[in-house]
Amino acid sequence: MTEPTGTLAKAYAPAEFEHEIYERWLAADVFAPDGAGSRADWSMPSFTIIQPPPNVTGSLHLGHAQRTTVEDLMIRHARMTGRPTLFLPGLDHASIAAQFVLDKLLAREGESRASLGRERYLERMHAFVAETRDTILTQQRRVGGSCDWGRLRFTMDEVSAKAVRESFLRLYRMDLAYRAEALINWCPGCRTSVSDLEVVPTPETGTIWRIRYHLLDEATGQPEAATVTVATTRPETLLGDTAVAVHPDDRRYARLVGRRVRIPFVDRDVPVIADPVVDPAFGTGAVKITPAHDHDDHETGRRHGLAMPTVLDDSAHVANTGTRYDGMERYKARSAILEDLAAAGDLEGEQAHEMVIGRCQRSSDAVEPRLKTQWFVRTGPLAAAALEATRSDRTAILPERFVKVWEHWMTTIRDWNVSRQLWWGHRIPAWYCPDGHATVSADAGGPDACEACGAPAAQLAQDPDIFDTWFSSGLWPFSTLGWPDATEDLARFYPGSVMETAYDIIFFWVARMMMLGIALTGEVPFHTVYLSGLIRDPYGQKMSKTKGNTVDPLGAIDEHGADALRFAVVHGATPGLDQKFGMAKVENARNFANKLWNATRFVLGARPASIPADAPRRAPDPARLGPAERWIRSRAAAAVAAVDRAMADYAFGEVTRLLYEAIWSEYCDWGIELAKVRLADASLEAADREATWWTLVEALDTYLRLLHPVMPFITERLWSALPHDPADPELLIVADWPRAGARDEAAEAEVGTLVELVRAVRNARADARLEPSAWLPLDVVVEPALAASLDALRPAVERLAHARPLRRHDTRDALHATASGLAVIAGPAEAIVGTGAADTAAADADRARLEKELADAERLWEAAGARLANEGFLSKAPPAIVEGARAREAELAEQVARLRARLGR
RNA sequence: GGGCGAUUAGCUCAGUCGGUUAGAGCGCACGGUUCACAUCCGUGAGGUCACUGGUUCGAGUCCAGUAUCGCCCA
Repeated sequence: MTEPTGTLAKAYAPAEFEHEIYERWLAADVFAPDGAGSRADWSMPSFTIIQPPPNVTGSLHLGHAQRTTVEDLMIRHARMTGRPTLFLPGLDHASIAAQFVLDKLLAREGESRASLGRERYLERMHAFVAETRDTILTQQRRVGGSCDWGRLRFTMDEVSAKAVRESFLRLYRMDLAYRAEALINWCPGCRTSVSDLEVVPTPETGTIWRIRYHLLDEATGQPEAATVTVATTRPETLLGDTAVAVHPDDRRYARLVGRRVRIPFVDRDVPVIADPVVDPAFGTGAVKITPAHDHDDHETGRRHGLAMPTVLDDSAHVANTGTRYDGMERYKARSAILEDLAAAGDLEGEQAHEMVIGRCQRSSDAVEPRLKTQWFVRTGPLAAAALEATRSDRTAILPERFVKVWEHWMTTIRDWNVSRQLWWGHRIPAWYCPDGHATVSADAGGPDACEACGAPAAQLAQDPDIFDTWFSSGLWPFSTLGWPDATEDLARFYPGSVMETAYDIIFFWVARMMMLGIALTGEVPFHTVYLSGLIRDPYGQKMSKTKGNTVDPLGAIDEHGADALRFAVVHGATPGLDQKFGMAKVENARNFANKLWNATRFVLGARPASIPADAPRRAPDPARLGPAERWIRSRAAAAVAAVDRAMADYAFGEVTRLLYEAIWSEYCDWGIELAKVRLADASLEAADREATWWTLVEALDTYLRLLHPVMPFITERLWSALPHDPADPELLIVADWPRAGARDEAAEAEVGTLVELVRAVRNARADARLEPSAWLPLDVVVEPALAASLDALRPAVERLAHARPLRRHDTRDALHATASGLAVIAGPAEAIVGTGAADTAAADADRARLEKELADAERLWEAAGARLANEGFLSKAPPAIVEGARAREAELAEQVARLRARLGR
């Protein structure tokens, strides 16, 4: 579908066409690999990206925009190469985050989770999510994500729910899931357990209190006056103490080990034990042991067979101690206990102490270690398999340095606590009979009877807990494709190709997907993990709404277009490294888009009259190509090869830099400018002008294809206005990726020299402050090999150098005999800009410039000479390098000689 | 405490396998309404490649150490 030139507005205005282009893609059904408009070649290997699903209640931030762009550019590239390409979008229910959002909303209405109850709360959540879910999907469309919307998945879909139940049953049967009482991280604010990863160690200044525990008389069992002073940062937990511990080598306490002490308030008698875990340098060297409320103490308690009374409830209030502190919040209880200890004379003192407190990533509450019966996934065998997969290179992690991080984490991983005491999520498919036997079932309705004792379904109660969100995320690479059913999609698109995500969630996403993928499907879930960096504000700060330093992607799109935003986020990105981001980058990208827009307008408008507007595209006639046309084609071929290489290396920033340079600095600055003259030259045969035009069209077509993955909208729009080959599809998105043509070294060298000559002339004119608009004669002598090119491009060189007439001489003597003025030396070309002898100011400036050039050339010449004088260089450097150095030296010698001659030396 | 990364022009960043004169954008200075583009064009200034040492014929690039900043883990 070729559109007439006139439909291209004078200035690039993305808002006017981006939406329409997206609609056109949707209508053509080109996103789905098996869509009506797909041109996938099913004999080729498929390319799959399952998008890491964003939070269903969230909205687009710059990080999303960048990730979607990177994923989409890989997808678009793969699609253009003809591979069956699947970009599967999704949404994550994000249980804890979503509950956080909804709870706030409810609070404003005077409601709460508790006031609604589970059923009504979940109804409300479903309604809420139905409202928010389209926000981020629509936003991703605006960024240009070419996702297969027909395959959109939500982690709370039945398809996903089934995968969750089935996977858990299988893990349970494989003894990879188990239920146990263990110390877990409990967030009193969120009222749920959280995983180790969600606990943020936070350095804080706390207090060490020294508390006296009275020793018991060994004979009577009654407290005596003698005490042992324990040091603690958490006095309130003494209600749950079941021992005092000292280091076995600590002489100060050796005689006390084996004695008993009385815990105040609860009047519990506990032993003094020796355990090497105690740090004699901490406080007094004696510590209290609270096995149910501290990780280290818990380990100690297990080693010594201590009782483990729980003294804090779900909301971190003291409970079940039978003391007056029951019902007090933990910090209130702390104050009360300290007061009472002081009153009894048992508080010896306190000191400030720098410590690390684990805080909930979500609510910032201090996380409370608690004993709880929960479900766990046994990570040992899973992690071993995941490690093996990366070590054997079945899955590559990019950039490679993250492999080390990955290995460290995978080798130190602890069992994964998957129970969450939340409501929004997948309910754990375990049912308990009155005797406490657990039955796991993949049947949504639950088991018919208890597996262990046969208790009927009616007597079974389902576990009230739900799964950690990351459990369903871990299944995402295959649950989205229909697993556990053996679907066609699973066969065609699993394992996936690339998992793209920011490096900060390598453990959340990647690790869980790898572990569960391998365990449940027997295959790695993807072959490559590509880790992006984070986007920061222009000062390197993390962007956050509270800081007010966010860049709103939609605002940027409104202002400058989705293509500009895409280009900007890719342009500044190096894999795995953070980038500072400011709107200036988007503006620059928009300027680039505007440049491309106008270049296309020019090309379309420069169509020779002999070519009909609706002519199908054809290759330029090789017999009619001049040096400029050959140069344009060769440079386009070079760009294809370079972009291919960068794409293969996942160097997407490099792709944008290459194209920026190729399109702006080569094609526009020189290609089009050189072509202009020939296109306007009425003295040429029509066939020559046609060949030039077809050359411009061909190169532009190539650049649009290469740029499409990064800037899909503008390239699609412009491409639709170009003449098409009848073999091409209607839409660029499904057009063929270019193949690198042959380079034309001669043309590149010849035109390269002429470009240098033009630059040198401009430089000389500017330095001499000549009237810019004046047309001055230019006398040139070039080496013989260049003569034909110069003759062919004479009018173009005249125009670009703004010098006329251009006279070519055969020898330097002839040049100097005829001309006088500014001296110009550009590689194998030498020229004089005719200013006339009268302009002394110009002559002075010219002399100064030549002196500087000579000084530079002499310095380089000397360096080149010294290099060649080095015996080691000649004997050890590769011959090609030595050869190059010789040529370089000769060139510099020639240049120095010319400059000296011009300066009369 | 362990690990990783960064340090290149005023700012933001590239720099491939070690190999010719270290590049770009923005900013800056000067000049420009030549019929694609002022969201533009031309010219220019601006660098001890953090520091020290080493390997090498040759180091921004490789190695060791140091400094500063940042991140991850414990």
